[in-house]
Amino acid sequence: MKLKELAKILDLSQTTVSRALNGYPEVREATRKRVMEVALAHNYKPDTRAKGLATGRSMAIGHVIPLSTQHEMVNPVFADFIAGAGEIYSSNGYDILLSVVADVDEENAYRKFRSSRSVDGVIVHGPHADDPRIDLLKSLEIPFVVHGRAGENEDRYSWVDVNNRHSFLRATEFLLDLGHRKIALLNGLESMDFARRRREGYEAALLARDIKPNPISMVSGEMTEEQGYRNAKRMLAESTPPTAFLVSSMNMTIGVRRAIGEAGKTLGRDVSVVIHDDDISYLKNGDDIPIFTAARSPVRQAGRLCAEMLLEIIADPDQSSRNILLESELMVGMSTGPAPIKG
Amino acid sequence: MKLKELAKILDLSQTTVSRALNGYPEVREATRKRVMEVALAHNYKPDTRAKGLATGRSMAIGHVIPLSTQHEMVNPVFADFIAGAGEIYSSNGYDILLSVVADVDEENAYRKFRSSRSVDGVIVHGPHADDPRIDLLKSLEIPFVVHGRAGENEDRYSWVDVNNRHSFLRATEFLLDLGHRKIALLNGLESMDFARRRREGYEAALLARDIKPNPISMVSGEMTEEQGYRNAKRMLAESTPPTAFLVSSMNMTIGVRRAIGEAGKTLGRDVSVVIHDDDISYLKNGDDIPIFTAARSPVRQAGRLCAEMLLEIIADPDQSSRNILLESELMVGMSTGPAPIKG
DNA sequence: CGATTTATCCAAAGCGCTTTGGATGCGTGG
DNA sequence: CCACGCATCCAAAGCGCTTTGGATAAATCG
Repeated sequence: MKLKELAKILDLSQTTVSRALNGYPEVREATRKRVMEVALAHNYKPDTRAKGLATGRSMAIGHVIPLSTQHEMVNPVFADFIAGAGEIYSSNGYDILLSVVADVDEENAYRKFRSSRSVDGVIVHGPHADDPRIDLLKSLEIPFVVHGRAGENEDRYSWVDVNNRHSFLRATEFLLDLGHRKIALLNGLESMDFARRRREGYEAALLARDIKPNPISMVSGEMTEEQGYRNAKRMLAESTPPTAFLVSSMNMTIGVRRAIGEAGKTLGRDVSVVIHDDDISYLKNGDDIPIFTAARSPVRQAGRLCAEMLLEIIADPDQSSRNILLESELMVGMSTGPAPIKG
Repeated sequence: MKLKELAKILDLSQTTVSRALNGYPEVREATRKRVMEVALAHNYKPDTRAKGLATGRSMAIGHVIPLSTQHEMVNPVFADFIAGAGEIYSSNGYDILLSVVADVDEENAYRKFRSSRSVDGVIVHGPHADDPRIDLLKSLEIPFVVHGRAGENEDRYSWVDVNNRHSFLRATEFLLDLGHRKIALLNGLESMDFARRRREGYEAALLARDIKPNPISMVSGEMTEEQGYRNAKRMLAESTPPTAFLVSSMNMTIGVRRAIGEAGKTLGRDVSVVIHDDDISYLKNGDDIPIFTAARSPVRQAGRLCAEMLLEIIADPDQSSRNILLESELMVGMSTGPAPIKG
């Protein structure tokens, strides 16, 4: 069913039918009603491409998934973020255009979005410190929102981020208040903006209590179960092992728990663990009471906020850059307790 | 840069430029070369929508993500599947069009794909037994490939699936050979096709050794850490607890490990565990030697195969339905050992 | 009551591409 | 030498929609 046929059935011009369907005022209410009904009855949906061609909008948002050739890991928060953003998109008639590319080709993907005019805006995932994508997108004049921040100059672009610094500062203070003095940090890659901020929060909390951060107790790397296991195992084998761990992801934490178990120690008694929990749907931190004490920040909600912000920017591209800083919620679970008294 | 401008620069007609770029023979090689170079220099990329309108193809594959309103979990294998499929898509010039919808609206999403002509084909995820989407897509005449199977009538449509029945049959035999007699099954929702097949394999292996499957040792439900934990905990508390678990997902398995640890038992000695491992990038089953003995079947590879098959079907829609049945690989890890001698 | 609005509708011109149906000039076999 | 095939290129007609610039009749105004 195409517009022309529909117009013929209704004995109206394409113009009028189009206007009726798109809510323009130059059409009688009775006519509009009739058009709507017949359109529904024939399951008429405008051809996306033709509509896009005529309006200049594609009604699609671009998301780029870079595939690292080395560690070839897909960002685990991606699915939930997309789910959140997708809710907003679909209720506004937008779709998601996914481009899976080798990480070295990521910039090309944005250029292609631009020159082939296939999206109305993009979301930038996993920003690094001083991420080059931001300048690129600005020069391409594609509306965009960053999930996270990219180093300084935060007012030059729009973003939605968690207050990672404060989140880890508070988590560290929580452990300090419990009497822990040797607190290990298992963090993400230092090149990632969020990891740097988390470390700063952690260090600031320690320094405020006159504790010098110990490089041996700080690791940054890929956030996998394996990495969590290895690093925790190594640290627990030290002569004076940490009594607490601050862990940047649920994934890593699972490895930490494995290491603690193998070391014959009990989680929450011998060793305390506080984690950053992105609240991913398939790796819940317990159903009712949290297994791990966690600084929780739902990534799905972040997806919604990013999507809303982006759609507003697309609707009015001239507004100045906007941003939202979310605070994580500290949820006390069963993985933390007072520092053990030294034997 | 649009075709018209490019043609003007080259002092050629749009026709010739278009033909040169699309590899048609009616253009001199020297001319083609010149066109290519100038196009590259000006970073010309055809407008997706205009090209789609003119050719009738959208160069996009539709994937629908249903969001269950109840348990609101995103399919954890989705990200890796997409990554695999995306590799194939992008090397063939295709993009992914993602539609995130409430699960009750899923059929509508396909209808919209059809009537708005926004995709050239779709992949069906997570098929149930007798999934209604298959008849729908057939009636809509959208090329599609199913990741998995939907009950019987397997030759009526194209699919890529793992031999779940054989996989679980073999895994069960493996445990039986180790002397285990009470083997629990922690499975996915029975409404899912894969879960039904796995159970059948498990039961067949038991029956072949004259062991009657015990309903108390069989659970089907959501495959979350929490479910794995709860069910394993409950079973381990029975008077004659199972000595082995057969678990349908890595997620659940993490919960099972937690339960085993809390019960004061040792994995691989007191309790054996064999899992189905989709080989998801962010939940690796150990780096070198597997933590869990597993029937392994890389979902990313399945994504690649589905994508290749779909693109072939799109290129030649008249061919009969095709299918690929993958065998999982049994990888013996540290989570299995001989059945403990009864005290 | 004639002149203006106002409400309602339409024909036709794009949007940027592909593709059909010629043109044009050249080499060639009879 | 001429008709014919071949290689190379072009003008123009779509693809299915939106939108501009009227047209027409009814309603309003002075």
